[in-house]
Amino acid sequence: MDIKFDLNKSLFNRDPQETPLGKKIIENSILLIDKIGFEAFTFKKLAVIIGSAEKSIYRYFENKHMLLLFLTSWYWEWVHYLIDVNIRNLDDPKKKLKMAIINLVNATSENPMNKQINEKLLHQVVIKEGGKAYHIIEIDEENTAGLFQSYKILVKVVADIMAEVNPKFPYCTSLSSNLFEMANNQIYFAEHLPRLSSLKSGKNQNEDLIKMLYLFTSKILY
Amino acid sequence: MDIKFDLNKSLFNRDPQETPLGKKIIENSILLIDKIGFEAFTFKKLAVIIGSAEKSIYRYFENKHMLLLFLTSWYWEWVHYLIDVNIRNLDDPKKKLKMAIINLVNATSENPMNKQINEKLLHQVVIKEGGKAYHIIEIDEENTAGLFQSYKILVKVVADIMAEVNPKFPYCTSLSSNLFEMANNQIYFAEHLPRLSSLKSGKNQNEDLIKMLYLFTSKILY
DNA sequence: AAAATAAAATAGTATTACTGTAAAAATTAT
DNA sequence: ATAATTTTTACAGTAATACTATTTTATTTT
Repeated sequence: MDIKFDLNKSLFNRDPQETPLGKKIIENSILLIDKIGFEAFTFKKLAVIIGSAEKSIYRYFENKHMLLLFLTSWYWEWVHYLIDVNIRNLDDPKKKLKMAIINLVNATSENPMNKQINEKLLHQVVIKEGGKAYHIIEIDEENTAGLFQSYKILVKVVADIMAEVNPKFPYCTSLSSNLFEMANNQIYFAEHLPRLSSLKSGKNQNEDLIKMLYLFTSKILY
Repeated sequence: MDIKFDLNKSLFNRDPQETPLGKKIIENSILLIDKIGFEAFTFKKLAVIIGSAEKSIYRYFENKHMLLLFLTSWYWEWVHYLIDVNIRNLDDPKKKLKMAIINLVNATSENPMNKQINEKLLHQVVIKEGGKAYHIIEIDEENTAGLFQSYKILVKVVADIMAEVNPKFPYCTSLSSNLFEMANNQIYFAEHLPRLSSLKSGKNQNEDLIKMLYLFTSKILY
């Protein structure tokens, strides 16, 4: 990848961002998970596709769950980075909030910063499979090990902007985490379970979603 | 079960609500999924626990995914039933909305209507594993087959109450589905990823959650 | 009492999720 | 440039998973 993030070292045995094989694993795992779904995804199948050995993938990741956690963490780092860059020049907290929402919805439409990671597809993977990274029986140990840091920090960044907007509002953290969860959920619903969303799948979907999320957030906050 | 719901027939090969073995499967699958998590849960393990044969469980459910879908559907039917009963005498749409929120959070604290299904545990299972029922590669086919009806109908019931409260609000469906998703998510976060929630895990958690959800919803709607 | 259906017992298969070992290739250190 | 080390590949192996099949036994329906 052209852009690297410092992810928690417990996410991997060996950092895939640092070797050609590692990059191939990341690149193709996104493609394959998107194509066949996380349940059917195996290291064997991935190894065949990249012309490598199953064992070689295990040298990078303990198992497919850790790979998914790596991918989602990388994604949240990327969104975090975009938000950071784009609110840097803004002073008005309301404008910052709006910008954060735009970025978390549109993360994928930005000019891609690297060739190895297809952010559009990665976003799709996070939408479809992201929840499986933390809905696991080992949640408490993994959380203690810091494996969800990237997401937690991002949620805090946005919660802090909300607190700037309205210092008296007592539920910034929940409002922030719900913003992220809701954004991805509503995209998924619009496409696959349309009776669960007011959004219409299609051309203006992202615009509509931004509008809706900003309306919800500002109504609650202002 | 003492209370039965008419669930979509494609959810099962044979309705588990109608035989003693079926009831045992339901009862113990909730216990086992809660205990070891959905990933580690297998029909083999369940068969050993209930002293039956793996094949006998397959006579009821095509696979463990269908069983999970059955459990979550049953749960949403149960919440739907509670809401229906408790808003029956109410005229004020705002009061109906409040009651719906109370019921969707407190579904488990009601006096249990049946011995076979432990609603408290079932709620825990829905919170932890429910999303896995629809984050699957087969989503579109299964949706076409009507397997998510129970949830969709429930979301519509609450969306319709919201539309009564404010007929001009254009995002009732998304607000409703987000209400359900958020409720379960925030309970999960409060317990396992506390930095993602403003709720404190503990005694008044449900009260606090109801307060927060009602505040969010009414701020957006009124 | 006979026929039909359900459940249990047992066996079997392809795939999954790994672990182990040894050889070949690539990298790094001297 | 050569040796030492590490990485990757190739191959083998194991226990468990996610089923399917078959036969026997038990239960229910007619």
